[in-house]
Amino acid sequence: MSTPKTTAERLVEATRELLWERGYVGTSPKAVQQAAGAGQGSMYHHFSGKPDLALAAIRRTAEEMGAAAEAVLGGEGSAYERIEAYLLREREVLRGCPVGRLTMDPEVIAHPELRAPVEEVLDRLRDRLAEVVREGLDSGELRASIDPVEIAATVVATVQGGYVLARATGSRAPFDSAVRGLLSLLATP
Amino acid sequence: MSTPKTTAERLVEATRELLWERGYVGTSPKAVQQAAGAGQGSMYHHFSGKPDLALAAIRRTAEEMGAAAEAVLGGEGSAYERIEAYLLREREVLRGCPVGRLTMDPEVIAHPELRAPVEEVLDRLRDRLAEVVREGLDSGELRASIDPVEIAATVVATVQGGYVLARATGSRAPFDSAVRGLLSLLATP
DNA sequence: GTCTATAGTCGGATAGAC
DNA sequence: GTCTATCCGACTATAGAC
Repeated sequence: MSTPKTTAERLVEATRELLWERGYVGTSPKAVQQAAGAGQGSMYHHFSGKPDLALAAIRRTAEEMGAAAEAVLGGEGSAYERIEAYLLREREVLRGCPVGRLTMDPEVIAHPELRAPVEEVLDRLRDRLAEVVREGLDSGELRASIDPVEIAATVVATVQGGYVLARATGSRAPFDSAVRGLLSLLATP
Repeated sequence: MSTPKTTAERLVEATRELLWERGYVGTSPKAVQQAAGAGQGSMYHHFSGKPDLALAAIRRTAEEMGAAAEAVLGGEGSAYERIEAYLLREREVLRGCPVGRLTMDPEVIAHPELRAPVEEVLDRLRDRLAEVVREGLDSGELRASIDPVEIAATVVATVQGGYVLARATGSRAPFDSAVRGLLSLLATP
């Protein structure tokens, strides 16, 4: 039932994988072409160049991340349960975050068009988490001494930093530790 | 009173700066030479190549980070105060963490010698923070429902993830939010 | 120790044929 | 749309003179 993928599709998917693994600086058009099984001419027919290709890839990756987060945060359960579900959601921890990773790339940060999707999706995620925390505050589920905006930032930062620790050690253990530590702090009444 | 810097010194310092800004993949020997004011021959006289140079730079950067952390965590004050001091310590937030940044570099992760200093310093930092949390538990300063190892991971992850958020938005605000959020969770009795 | 010369490969793209 | 040819600079060295 799946439509056979177009060349443009394959190029974007290949770019997404390579950006995730090697970043913008470490990803060459030639590597993308090989991974996608497309020739030079083909690539430059569909995209104006590396930045154009990267933009399409980054946009799609950001979109997917936003949708995955919303699926959990907009789901069933109490505020705490939804935050917990977000934190415990399945992740390929050792590969790092395909979006967060881009923030360490100097070229992405230097070019506003490339950075925009990254900034937007992370901002939206924090906003959405702050809403959920606010709900928890209103219902008395979370203690009143915390600030929704701050806690939202702490939650996202814990996840992003968890990736860093996991990759440093080559094991997902510190990611899981960091998340459990945060949950224990949030759970305390 | 400062000894004039040797060429080898200048090469290592230049490499440290470039690794911080552009990562291993994005840093070329030529760029290092220019930043250090050294010629090709000179660089290859002192170092066997890019990996050798990077190793020296990474080791020194990790060492400095370890020392800076210990200065704060081994200082005066209660357990909470020292954790707070660690979290609030001055940082060039928008530049990211010179050590954590390396975990997103595929070449660093792929080469055990390059990854080792990164892993070691982050492991030691977590161990040291866990000790401090344990002290706070023993003294009753922190609540008994938390696990020192987990909280240590949460603290380091919050910092590392804070850098990601700050770079994504181009502002240190989310870093500060994340840290304050974590402190508010830790402070609650 | 430092310099210049040389070399092979890759990066990022353009041109034009099919 | 896709292919091949071509281009020029950058990357990562090695060689040998000074």
